[in-house]
Amino acid sequence: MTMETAKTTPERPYHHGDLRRAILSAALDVIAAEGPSALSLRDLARRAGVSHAAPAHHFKDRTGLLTAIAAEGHALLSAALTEATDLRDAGVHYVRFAREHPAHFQVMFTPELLRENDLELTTARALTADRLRQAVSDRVPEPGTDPRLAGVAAWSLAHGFATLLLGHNLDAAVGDQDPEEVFRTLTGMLFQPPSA
Amino acid sequence: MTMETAKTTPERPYHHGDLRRAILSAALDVIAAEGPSALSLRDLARRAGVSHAAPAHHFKDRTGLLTAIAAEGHALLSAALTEATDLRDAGVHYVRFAREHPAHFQVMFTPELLRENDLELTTARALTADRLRQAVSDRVPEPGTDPRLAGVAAWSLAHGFATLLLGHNLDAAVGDQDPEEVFRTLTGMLFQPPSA
DNA sequence: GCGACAACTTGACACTGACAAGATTGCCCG
DNA sequence: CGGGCAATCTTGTCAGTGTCAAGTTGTCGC
Repeated sequence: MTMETAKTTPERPYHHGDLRRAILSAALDVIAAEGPSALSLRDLARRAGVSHAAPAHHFKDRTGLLTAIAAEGHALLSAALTEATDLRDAGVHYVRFAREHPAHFQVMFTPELLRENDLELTTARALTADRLRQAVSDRVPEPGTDPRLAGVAAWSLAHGFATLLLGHNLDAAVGDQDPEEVFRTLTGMLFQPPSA
Repeated sequence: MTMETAKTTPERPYHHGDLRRAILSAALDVIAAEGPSALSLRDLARRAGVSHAAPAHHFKDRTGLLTAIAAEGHALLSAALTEATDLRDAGVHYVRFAREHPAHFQVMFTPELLRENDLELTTARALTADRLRQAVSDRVPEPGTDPRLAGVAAWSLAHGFATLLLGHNLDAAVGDQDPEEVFRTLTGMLFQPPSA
């Protein structure tokens, strides 16, 4: 009795509701606001209204939680890349993903925080790599360019832009323009120079 | 008595020797190996053979220590960029800096870990920005290209390449080649296309 | 030599991640 | 329908951490 469980959502597998999801999204909030180092399992438990050891049951570890976030991020990113029409558009989607899911993005590319041998993570990561390769190979190759190297170039450009953007290092340069639009013109400048 | 202080180095201001430097370099080791989140002030104190609160006297905070590292990193980077002969060479120096000082690099671009209003940091950071702008402006501009945008492009490319490299995301693509050489050919591919 | 100051120590407190052991709940199978 | 059973969650505990406050020691100028 006295269980005012307020089951507004129809889906509610067991005791608490979807605790795993609740902790995940609370974690994403914290990371987006204050970075992964500010993440505390006990704080997440408090926010979800459960005891301090509850999160461990779903994620085992702090590392486990972060690994789950990274895997989810790769799933989201690979899905986004699938929608790209060409290489430049893939870059735009990459930047958009970083802006819409900054916490995922940051965790995905901070290997010290992750369980590198995690199965879910490695498969999700492989899928992303596949989508990237595909986006590069779809592009009509200029004669004499190594496609692998072109892939590294494109990835570096998009990743660097996204990273600097999230770190507020481009605030002055971008101003009030749409970052995606800036990136688009930027790729146009590099990949199809005025002389062509 | 019983003070076997082993003063091999002539410079040794006071009690311990250069404790500040000792803690800094120990911190750099830890960060390079296991990332900033694995950093523990007490562990650093242990390594230096001092009590657990000693580091606080030199850096006040964990944040203070990381801020000092970031400032030092910017000093090193701006010095490296000063030696660059042209824009491409600046990129090469940028990548080299990231490889030779991975701990500095990582901390410099993780704003959540830093005291953003620190004077030493902001001035050091401004110097780096200056060097970057200078490297861009030294380049002969193609007609009709916004120099600011070109700067963002160049920085994004170098930063993305360096970041992905440190995160071991380019291991397969680079193989046993020299990363700096890969970066050089990569910039050649983008900034002066075969059609020119 | 003495006073003041910087460098360091000692002690304490609240917080954290992790582990172990117990309690509770929903579910499945008979 | 009911009894076990496994998944979910709680409680208790431990070592380790950052940070603050107060004391101690060495050093240098006067």
